[in-house]
This record gives sequence, structure tokens and C-alpha cells, in this order.
Amino acid sequence: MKQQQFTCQLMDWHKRENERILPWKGEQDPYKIWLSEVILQQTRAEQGLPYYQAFIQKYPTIEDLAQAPDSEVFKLWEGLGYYSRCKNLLHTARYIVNELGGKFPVAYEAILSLKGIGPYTAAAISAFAYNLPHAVVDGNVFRVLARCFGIYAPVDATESRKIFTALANGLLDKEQPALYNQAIMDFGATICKPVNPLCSQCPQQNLCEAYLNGTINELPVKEKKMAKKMRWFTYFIFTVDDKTLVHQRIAKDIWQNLYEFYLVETDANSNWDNEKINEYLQNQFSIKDFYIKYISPFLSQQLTHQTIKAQFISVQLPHIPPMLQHYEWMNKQQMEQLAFPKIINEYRQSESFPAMLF
DNA sequence: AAGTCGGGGGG
DNA sequence: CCCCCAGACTT
Repeated sequence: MKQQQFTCQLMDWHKRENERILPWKGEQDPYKIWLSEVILQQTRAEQGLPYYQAFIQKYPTIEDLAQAPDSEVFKLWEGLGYYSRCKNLLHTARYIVNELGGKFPVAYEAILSLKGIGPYTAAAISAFAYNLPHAVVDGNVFRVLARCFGIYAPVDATESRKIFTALANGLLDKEQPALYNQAIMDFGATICKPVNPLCSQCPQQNLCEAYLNGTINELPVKEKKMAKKMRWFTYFIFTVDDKTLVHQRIAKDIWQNLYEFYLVETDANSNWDNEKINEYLQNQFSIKDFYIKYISPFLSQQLTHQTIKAQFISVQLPHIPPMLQHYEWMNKQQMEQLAFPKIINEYRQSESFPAMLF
């Protein structure tokens, strides 16, 4: 039976050749498992590793996390991306502490119902923390199964999930679900890699459809290709004495809950010269008495589905204009507590080393 | 079912 | 430059 052979060869590889070491491997505390899995959603292990360690050190228990202020947790998450994960993490920590007496749910369905926990993370926690027989289906598993079993169903189609999940659960070693799940993900990450997989040293050579048919580069199949948008951000950095205007992003858009400066988004690369800035400040805020300290060129940041071009215009004001009073004005020390998008931090860093300016 | 949400690393 | 990553949520 091919399925049993796959599992047998996978477990054998795991026990004898898998040398991948990560701090959450073998962990059984559901809180730590949960934290690591959320951090690792759509994130490479190497990228998430320092964040995991920082979170565990600062919040050793779920009670510690639940009691922490939002801003502090977002600051710790800063730079990791997909910030709704952080919001849901806090929400669920507080829910478990306040409504469930701090006891992490044990049943798969109960775990799945928590905010920020989907099918993958629920299976991972069930298996790693409680050794329950649920197979994880992540990007690694999609790829490994598509190749080994020659599955051409597109992995990014909702309907295909059922096929892969059913197959994954059929392959699961039900005597040791935690070990099996760890094995298949490590295998996908180190041997059956997305590009240039190490087929020459692969333990599944004898049964891998893609390898035997020479179709490794065709699998897995993806069908969606998202168009990229270009967005032009002009940030006004308004300062009055030692205070700077900041604003928390609340709209349904990128970087929700993070902070930024005063933003003007335009359709195209509009040229903000002195004259246009004068006109804008007078018309919008009735500001006349100001000093333009610096106009930066556009910095660029690539996101998955959009390219951000951001420009920074530093404007010193004699006093806080009435029309900008409802914004937050913070000094340097206060600003250090806030989480900013990467492109803003890049500018802020260059700002503190004027010699390095572009 | 399709769109949206970041940032880093590798080819 | 493009693709992918220990996915989940919203519409």
C-alpha cells in the first residue's frame, strides 16, 4: 500500500536523518504551541524564531500575555507583518484567561473556534499539545502530497483543501500524530523544497509520482495570480517643539493598528514641490507660518499584492494648528513605544543619521 | 470563491 | 524581479 509506505519512509527519515532544530519542537504547552503556530502562519521559521523567543521571554504564560497592553504587544510584533494575527492573538489570550479560567481548550472543534485559529493551527495544537490524531495541512504538506501522489488539483482552490486534508489524515501516523506532523513539515522545508528540491537524497524517490514522471517543476499547481497595485503615499511629518503628529491606522487596509504620520495618498506620482506644499498646507489647515525642513525622495516597499511608494515631508510648525488638534502629538520617547510599518521605520532610521540620507 | 493582509529570503 | 512561506478572515 503506497500510503503506508509513504508514512513509513517519512517517519524513518524523521528519526534517522532529520536534523532540523527549532525551539518549539517537542513543546507540549498549548500556549507556547499556539504562539509559535500563529507566528509561523505564512512566515518562515527563521524569520519567526526571534519573535517567538521575545514573546516567550516577555510573556511566559498566557496570563502574562492577556494582561499586557495592546501597544506593548504590537510593538513586540512590529516588523513581522500580518498584524491581524497580533490582534487576534491578544483577543484569544484574554478570552481564554477571562472566560475559560486560563485553561486552553482541548477538543479540536473548540480550538478551531478560537479567533485567529484556522484548520492548520487547530490541527497543529491538537497534535503537538495533546497528541490528538489531526493531520496538519500547510504549504509544506500541499507541496509534498501534490508531488508524491501526483495531485494536480490547484492548492489555492477552496475545493482542493478537502482532497488534501483527506489524504493527509489518511497518511497520518495515528499512534504518534505529533511526531508525524513534525516530520512532514520538516521534510517539506528541508528536502521537498519549493524550488530545487533535494530529490537525490529524498527517501520517497521510489514512490514520488512527480519524481518518477519528471514533473517536479509542475507541482504543486497554483492558479491564482494576483495583480499588483501601485500606491503613492506622501507623509507629512509635522513637528511642534519636541512633539510629532502621529496617527493610528484604523481603516480596513494594510497596517491596521500600526502608527504613521499624516498621510496623503495620491493616484500617481504627484510632485510635491515647495509651491504645492505651501498651497496644500494653506488650503487644508490654514497653516501659513511653517518651515519645510526636508523633502525625501520616494522609498519603495514590496508587499504581496501592492507596491508602496512613500515620500516624507518634514514640516516644522510654530504651534499646533487648530485643525490638527485632534491628532496625537508625541515626543521621541513616546514614539519609541509605538509600532510603525517597516517603510516608516526605514525613513526614521535614516533621519537619525543625516549623513546616510540617500 | 475570491480578495485581503507583510515582510523576508532565494533563485 | 518574482515566488513562496508552519494561514485566517472578510465579503
